[in-house]
Amino acid sequence: MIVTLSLQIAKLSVMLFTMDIQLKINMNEKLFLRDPEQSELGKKIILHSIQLIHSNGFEAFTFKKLAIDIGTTEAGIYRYFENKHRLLIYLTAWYWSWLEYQVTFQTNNIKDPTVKLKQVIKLLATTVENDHSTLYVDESILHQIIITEGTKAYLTKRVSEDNKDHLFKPYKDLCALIGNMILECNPDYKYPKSLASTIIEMAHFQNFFMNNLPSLTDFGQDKNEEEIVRFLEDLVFSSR
Amino acid sequence: MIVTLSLQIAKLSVMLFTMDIQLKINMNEKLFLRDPEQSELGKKIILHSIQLIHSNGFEAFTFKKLAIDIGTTEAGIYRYFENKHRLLIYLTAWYWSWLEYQVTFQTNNIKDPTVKLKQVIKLLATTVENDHSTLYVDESILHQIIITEGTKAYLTKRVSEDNKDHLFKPYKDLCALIGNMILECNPDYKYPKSLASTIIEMAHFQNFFMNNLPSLTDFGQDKNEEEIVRFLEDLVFSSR
DNA sequence: CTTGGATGATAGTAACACTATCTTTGCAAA
DNA sequence: TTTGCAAAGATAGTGTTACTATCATCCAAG
Repeated sequence: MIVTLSLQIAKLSVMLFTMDIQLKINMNEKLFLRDPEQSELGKKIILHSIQLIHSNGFEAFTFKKLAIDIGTTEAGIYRYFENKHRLLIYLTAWYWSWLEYQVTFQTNNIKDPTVKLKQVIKLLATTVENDHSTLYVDESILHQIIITEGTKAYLTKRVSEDNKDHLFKPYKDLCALIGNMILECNPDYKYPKSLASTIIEMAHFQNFFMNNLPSLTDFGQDKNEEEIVRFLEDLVFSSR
Repeated sequence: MIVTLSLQIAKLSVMLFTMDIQLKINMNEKLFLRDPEQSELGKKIILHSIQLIHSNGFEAFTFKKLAIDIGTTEAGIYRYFENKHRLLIYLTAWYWSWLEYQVTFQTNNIKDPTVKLKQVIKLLATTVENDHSTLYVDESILHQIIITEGTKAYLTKRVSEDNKDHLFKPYKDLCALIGNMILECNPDYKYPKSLASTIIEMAHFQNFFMNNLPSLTDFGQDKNEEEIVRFLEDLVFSSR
């Protein structure tokens, strides 16, 4: 039996099976030339690209290396994605959609807006546990990629065109969702969206700094993500 | 008459002439193969690379294009910089050193730590006026570059090696300086360095979002940098 | 049985990221 | 004045990247 649930949150549907729940994220069709979720090769491209971008870094990652890794040819990859930047946007869009689902799911039924927002901060700043509901995506490695490479998806000359094609919609949706939660905590606060984008980006940047440029942070040698959570909570709550 | 002043802030010296003041920023020698400030060609490389990175974006910027623009050859550029990423690190390091000087200069003699910190936020978030004391660098275009490309200097696989060579020292120095100013405002605050890196990055990100992905911010159509200043002030002061 | 869409195999091109070498120029010490 | 030497110019070449094109194969639906 397959039931498709329509959630409030945009573009997400969940397929429920008797024994096993699988998450299906509907992606904007402009992100790819051929839908990678519709074939084995496509799924391999996603799986292996996450691993290769993580191990090589985005700059040194090439479609040639990906093709060899998968056991196909460059031309085969190009049938799915226009270029590696589009693939990066695809991966980030997938991640933000998945995270929006996590946020919605994990804050469901929490009445107290403060508790809710704290839960969101925890989700943003803490390493994700791989939930196995998405079979061909490794969320914890993807999380690492988003920390290091995520901003490169939009920090380009093409950002306005890409935005017109709604490629950043999942990111903007998540930001709007969190912005509204901030407003629930304090309806008079004047910068909910800017604060939302700030905590989203800083959850990642402070993590990167902690692990690579630690003198830019106040988090000790233990490299504890809990400290990032406390910093962000302080940032959000001691004012509002 | 030439007088060389040694300032507290590291690696900065100011040469004072009778009629004319020139700023000379001492750069880490690992940033280049041959010091671009010591020759006409080197200065042209800096000047034209700022313009070309701004007009093409860093990804589409190449040494070939730069060479043609200047009227020299690719090989000529490679005598000064190992590759375009090193050149980017050079430009960002120069910018952060220059900004640290600005911060030190513009907050000098301000006693009230709150007024001081507000002045810093203004400097971080407001378009710089070209002060002409640095003849071959256009600070306002460089500021635009740092907004869009600045994080790419350190968001790489090589970040730890580059950090060992102290390539990010100017950024870390600025962050430490601002962190100390935050502590002056509230000696008990637990995250001065993280808050400092947050306002530095957010001064740029909110500017980028305002101009390119405005729904991630609360700043209207007028695209006023003053609103970013107010957001950052609120972030820093309503808590501390 | 055939037909079309996905894939595989192979080739090719322009640009990019360098490295090498040889010549010329300009200036400065001997 | 000559010699020397470093910076810059000129040219060439190599391996890789980022694609595009073409043709053969395979497999499943009609």
